[in-house]
Amino acid sequence: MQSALEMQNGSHYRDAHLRIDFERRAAALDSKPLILTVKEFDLLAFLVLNAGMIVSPTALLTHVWGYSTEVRTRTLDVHLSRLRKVLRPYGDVYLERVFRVGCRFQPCGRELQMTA
Amino acid sequence: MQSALEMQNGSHYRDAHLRIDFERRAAALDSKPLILTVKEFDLLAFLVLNAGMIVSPTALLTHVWGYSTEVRTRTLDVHLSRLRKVLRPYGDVYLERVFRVGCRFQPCGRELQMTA
DNA sequence: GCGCGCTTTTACAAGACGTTTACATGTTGT
DNA sequence: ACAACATGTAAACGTCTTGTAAAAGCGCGC
Repeated sequence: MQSALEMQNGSHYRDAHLRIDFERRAAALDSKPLILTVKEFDLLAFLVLNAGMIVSPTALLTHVWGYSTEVRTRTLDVHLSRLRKVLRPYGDVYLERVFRVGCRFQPCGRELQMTA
Repeated sequence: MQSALEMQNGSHYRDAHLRIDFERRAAALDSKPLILTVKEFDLLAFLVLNAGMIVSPTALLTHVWGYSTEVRTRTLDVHLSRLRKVLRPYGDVYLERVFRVGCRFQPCGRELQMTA
């Protein structure tokens, strides 16, 4: 079953620590491959593709999980926590939580342009 | 009846342990000829020709078996297990399974160029 | 400082997925 | 006709993912 997130072909992300290949669904931190589950990757990808913007929990649950609005769950929170763990020691830097508003992916250091 | 996989003529594969002659449909592990069934060879050949790339079960069932998509079967899994057995003791190294994503052939040691 | 609600983290359970073995059936060779 | 082989499938079991509960920490308004 295809994940809720639909990716553009052949795109990459890279900054000081993190590299993501959206097509191959691969990521690396400081050149070390990250082992991500399907959901973890989808969540990370969505946040990175909206880098710098605060995304609401509702938007995340809708786009990444395919949930309808008005679903009360801590699923997203748990996954954000897992992702922070995977992205240690930069987890707290990359994944910034804004109280009662949402979450934002904060690029680290020198960010290169997304390339196609 | 020709298998679903159509092979290029006269090509070879070779790495530290494995040699494959796609034209003669022959393979050897550490210089010892492998006894492969038609299906086993087709599966191995397809994976080797896509070496390094994760191939989805759907792609494998479509290309190697000629099945349409949406076929629910454990046929592929059983064949991967058989192939791993044939490729012992390197089976687990060559045939890497990525959970919920697919399978990848991982070349072993020094890999020579595929030759035509 | 307190109360309330939000967030983080961990542990657990359930379901999905993957591996392996055994069996059944069809095919092929003698 | 029979034996051997190939291959699909079921079933048992192991592994992994993911949703959720719960405990604890934190933010904010009063």
